[in-house]
Amino acid sequence: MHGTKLDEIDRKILAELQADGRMTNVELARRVGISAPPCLRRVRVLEDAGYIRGYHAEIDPRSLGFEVQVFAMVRLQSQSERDLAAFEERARVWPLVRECHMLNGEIDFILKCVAPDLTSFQNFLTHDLTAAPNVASVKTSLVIRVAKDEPGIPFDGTDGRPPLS
Amino acid sequence: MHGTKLDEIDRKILAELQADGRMTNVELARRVGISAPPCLRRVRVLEDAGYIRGYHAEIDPRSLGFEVQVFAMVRLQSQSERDLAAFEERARVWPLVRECHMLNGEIDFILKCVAPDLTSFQNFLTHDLTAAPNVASVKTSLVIRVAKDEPGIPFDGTDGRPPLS
DNA sequence: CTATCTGCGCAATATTGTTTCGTGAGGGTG
DNA sequence: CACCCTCACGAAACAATATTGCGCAGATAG
Repeated sequence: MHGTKLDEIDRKILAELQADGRMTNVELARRVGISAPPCLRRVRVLEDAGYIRGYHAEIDPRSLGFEVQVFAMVRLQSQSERDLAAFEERARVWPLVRECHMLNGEIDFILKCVAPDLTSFQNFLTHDLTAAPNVASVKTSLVIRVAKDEPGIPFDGTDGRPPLS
Repeated sequence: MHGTKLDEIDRKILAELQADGRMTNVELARRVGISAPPCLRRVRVLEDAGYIRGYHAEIDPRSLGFEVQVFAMVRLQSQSERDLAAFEERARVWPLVRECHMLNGEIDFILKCVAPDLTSFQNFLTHDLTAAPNVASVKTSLVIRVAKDEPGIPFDGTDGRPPLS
């Protein structure tokens, strides 16, 4: 997956596609300064090599009735690999849980959740999350507002310096 | 933006595009059960109405040399709107900060950060984040591994019940 | 019953994606 | 220095898709 190194053009391609994943190949080629065929070839290579994991439409949660976003900090009673994996498997299945990250430190997992309203989240919290086996404690924090939401990589590496890969 | 209600086909379109944002329109039309032209028209409406905020390639951070993901829990000294906004503006500019959510409770902000390695994150942490005005305390947690990472909306609403919008 | 509105599907055209092929620029070797 | 090998690019041809315009059917109201 790291067999082929990336040149400047490849990085530009990734940056452009991260910003606009539906850009046409001709437009992409124009922006990165090469013609369409080699540009498409590079994109295919980047996809096959795993640099590009997929393409997704960004949906506005609120417009679809999901007014509530919550971060849930979860501590478990046992941190054995078996129990960690069991909790992760549960998290994967819960629809309201969109992200599940295992952390170091006091907190074992942080979950990003969405819900139509507070009531349905509370139901999930009490009936599913805190009731799950091995869960020691859950601290939740409502998202008041989102100041920045740009998952991915800083290509404008003003500080996040360009990689060595 | 909520003027037009969504029918079952619209929701299917959103679900499909969230799963694969580069699906061709004919494929999308086939999956949702209508012909291509009206399908494309619906997509345009959904885009213009703000249901679809954009399309993005999902880039693998590690393949580009960003080996470290960190959640930073930030508390401020002052929670006046002026000071909150000032901090948010800073967070928007820091390249390593990919998400910045304002929370209720003890923690004022949670930041999702990426970095090439621990050293560069520590530099950011000590030189930028904790050194920023009005920052009272910062607790950081390294991401050990990611069990689920599907930002967006649960369309398989097994529990996150279909919306009312 | 008729008029109107809305959304679909069909067909034609413009645009784009994809493959094929020939060329030229490095890089290593005799 | 000449040779060859590899690799990536670009031009052209072809296939697929996106996009537009038009006619038609079902729903609703008058």
